Order: sequence, then C-alpha cells, then structure tokens
Amino acid sequence: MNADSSRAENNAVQPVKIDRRSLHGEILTRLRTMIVEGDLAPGARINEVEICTQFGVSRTPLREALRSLASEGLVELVLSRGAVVREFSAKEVSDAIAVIRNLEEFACVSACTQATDAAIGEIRALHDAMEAAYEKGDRRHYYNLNQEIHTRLVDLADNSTLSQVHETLQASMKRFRYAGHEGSENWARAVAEHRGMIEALEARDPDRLKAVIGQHLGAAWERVADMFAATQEGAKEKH
Amino acid sequence: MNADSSRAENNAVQPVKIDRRSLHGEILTRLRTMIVEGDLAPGARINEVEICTQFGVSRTPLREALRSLASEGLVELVLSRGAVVREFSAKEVSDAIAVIRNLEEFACVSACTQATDAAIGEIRALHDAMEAAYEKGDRRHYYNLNQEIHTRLVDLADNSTLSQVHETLQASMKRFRYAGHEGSENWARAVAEHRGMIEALEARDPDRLKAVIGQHLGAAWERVADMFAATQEGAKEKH
DNA sequence: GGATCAAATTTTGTATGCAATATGCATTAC
DNA sequence: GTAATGCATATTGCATACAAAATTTGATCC
Repeated sequence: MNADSSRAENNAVQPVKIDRRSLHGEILTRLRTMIVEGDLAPGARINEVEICTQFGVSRTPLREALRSLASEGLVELVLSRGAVVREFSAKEVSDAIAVIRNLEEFACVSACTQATDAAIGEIRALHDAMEAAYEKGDRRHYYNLNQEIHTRLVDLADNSTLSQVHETLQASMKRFRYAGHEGSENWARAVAEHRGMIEALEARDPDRLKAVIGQHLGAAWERVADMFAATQEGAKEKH
Repeated sequence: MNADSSRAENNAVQPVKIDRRSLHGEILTRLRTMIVEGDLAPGARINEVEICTQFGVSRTPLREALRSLASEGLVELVLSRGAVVREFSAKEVSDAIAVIRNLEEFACVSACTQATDAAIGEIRALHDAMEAAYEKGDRRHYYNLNQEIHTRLVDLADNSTLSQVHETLQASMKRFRYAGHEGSENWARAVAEHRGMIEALEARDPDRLKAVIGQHLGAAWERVADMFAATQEGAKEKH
C-alpha cells in the first residue's frame, strides 16, 4: 500500500515520535467510551478491582481516571462507596441539551464569518459520508459522523473554551442522542435537519444556521422526551 | 414545628457533623483556591512531595485532586513531568470570557421569567453588601460577593448543567476578574454596571438584563486586555 | 417465616514502595 | 570559555500494602 511509502517519507522528514501515553489517560478514554456507549449502565456501581483485572492495571491509575470522569460529570463519587455511573433525570438531559444548543448557536456567528472554505468543505464531506452511512443503515458510523460534524462546526468558531465545554457536554449526552434516533421517521427527520445545517453553513448565513440548529436540537430533545416518558411507564409497571 | 427546634438543638448538641469528607476532595478545594487566588503562579510546576508535606497527606489523594484540576482546566499534566499551573494566553482569556458572557446572557431569559421575588431579593441583598464593601475599599470581600452575584444570577435559570459549567469557567477566570478591577475608575465603572444589572433583574426585563451583562463582560475583557498588553511590554523589556 | 445483630468478607481510602524518567551537575573534549 | 557526555539526584507513574468503612452472611431469637 501507499501507507508504507508515505510512512517512509514521513520518517525521513519527521522522525516518528514514540507514543508515550499515561495509563490513567488510556483508562480514562476507555472508561468514558464504556459509559457513553452504555456498556456500563447508569446507576451501576463501579467495582474498582473488577475493572482493574479487566484492564490489567492497578487501582491507582484507575482511581485517577475516575476522578476525571467525576469532574466531567459522567460518574458520581460517593464517600466510602466509590464511583457510580451517573444517572440523568429527564430535566437534567433537557437542561444539558439546552446548554449545548446555546453553545452551538453561539458558535454559528463566528463560524459563518471566519471559517475558511476548506474547513467548511471538510464538514460537507463528513455530512455526505454521514448521509451515505444513513442510506446503508450503518448506525454506528452515522452516529460518530453526526457527533463529529457538530464538534467541527463548533470548532469553526475558533474558541478553545467553547470547543472544550461543548465536547464534554456532547459526550455526556451521547447516550441520549443515540436514543433520539430510534424509529425510521425520527432518523429521517434528523438527517433532513442536518442537510439544512450544512446548506446554511455553506451559505454562511448565521441567522439561518442558528435557526436550523435550534430546531434540530429542540427536536432532539423532543425525541428524547418521548423515550423518557416510555421509560417511566416501564418503571411504573415494575411498581 | 418540632423538626426545626430539634434541628437547632442537634446543632448545639452535635456541633460538628463528623467529618465525612474525603481527603482528595479537601485537597482539591484547597488547591483550586490556591491556584485561582494566585498563590501558585501560572506556569509553575507543582511538586507533589512539597505540597504533600505542606498539607500533611500522602501523594495518592493529592494526585487524584490534580487529575480533577486538570479536567477543570486549571492545571496541565505533562507526562513524567507532573502538573503545571495552567497559563492562559490573552486569546484564551478572551475566549473564556466570551463563553461566560454567552452563558450568562442565556440565563437572563429564564431568570427574568421564572425567578421568585425572594431569590431576586437575595441577590439585591448581596449587591448592597457588595456596594458597601466597595465603599469601604474591601477588595477581597467585594470580589467574593461579585462572584457570588454572578453565580446566583445564573442559578436563577434553574439549569444545573448551566450552573455547573458557568461555575467552573468563572473559577478559572477569577484571577483575571481581579486584575480587571485595578484602578479606581475601572472599579467604579464595574460597580455602576452591576447596579444596572440588579435593576434590570428587578424589573424582570430580560433584554435589558442581557444588554447590561453583555456590556459588563465586554468591558471586563477590555480591562483585562489592557493588563495583558502591559504584561507583554514587561516581557519585551526583559528581552 | 421474618427480624435482628454481630462476625466475616468485600471494598474503598490512604500510605508507602519501587522502577522508570527527568533534571542538575560535574567532567571532559574541543 | 562552551558544548557534549556521563553520573548522581530528584520526581514522577504505577503497584502494592494496610486500615477503615460498608456490605454480606449467618446465627439467633421472636
């Protein structure tokens, strides 16, 4: 493959840096993914030794990663009882989505005025890839591209604080985004909204972009609200 | 009711709720204060054993606290080189203040529509106390009340995510807020702006409140920008 | 059968120990 | 005098050890 030759070229120009990642950083990433993707159920207690043996590390770096996750709001720390995967109430999800929406709307203005054509082109490419994933019914790929598009859009505003806060919140809400796309008509609508987004961005029309994004995330919450309502009925039945 | 009196009695009889705080939580709070108030200089490396002996604890809970601070953005972790107090460039401060401003403007609408009179009254009381501190020239007290007012204003929106993100960002920028009030005319202007804020809030006029807050935080950045410019000249002289 | 309570077990929180990496310093070569 | 090299020290990252707290178990009583 080409990869080899290009790697060789890179070697000549820029000698390969040795990957030096810390264990707690690695664990942090893996745990975050596990929580966000639902491998660890909300409300579940995290048993340290269990995860440790699973990951093949000691408790020290794991605990360090758990503190970071607590700061991110993905787990709660209870004294003498360890870490618990955070549960979100309907209101908490609604509130978080409202903040995400506000941040994305805020990003619109700078994005439309100061983004380069190249950067917008990249997002368009991601969007097209996402539509392709939708056509194929490849949910996982679709979700990742969807998330990436929102991240990139915010990045266009060139505000590191904004990007970072948005990224953290988006990650903590990923679970619910997934849920909000259940049902083919919901999914179709979400794709259509996204198409409107990319078009408004290409037109560099901040007001239109704001409106589309606002609608998109407003609708996202409604879809999730339905899910919460359904879940609560299930809970009632249990009672 | 009995509950009240017995609670009061309990307070007398059981003065101290047995300290059930974790060490790392305690350390986290103390370190955060030290960084935010400038006891630890930006760019300074944090020597673990030094802080440990100072606090009388072992390295484990300290390191856990450092991970949390890293997630909050107050320190940076460099592999094999430990934690460094985060330095903010002028752009980073500007960006962060812009996000804070956006969040506070977002809070205005809900605050004006759904806050109770009592809650607004409490903020008015804080404001009056802050003005008193200003008259007395009590900077420390003034700053704390100032910060508290912004926190409470955001809390009025009753959005826990919003409150939490705002609190974290505000804390990380506290240092610069302090700096922005240097010079008596700057200080006086800031107080006047705050007076406009509380009046708009009492009038429950979201648009006016938004405008005043926007102006207040816009001005805050300008004051800080001056400081950064001055600092850079100092740096140039060193060169 | 169910409730109660104490011992046994598990799990967490903190301290300490050890190996790997970084830093500072002296020595050498030029 | 300066740059480069090797060695001693300091500091970090992770693993382990141990004490305190929580949870489970099971024996006892009603």
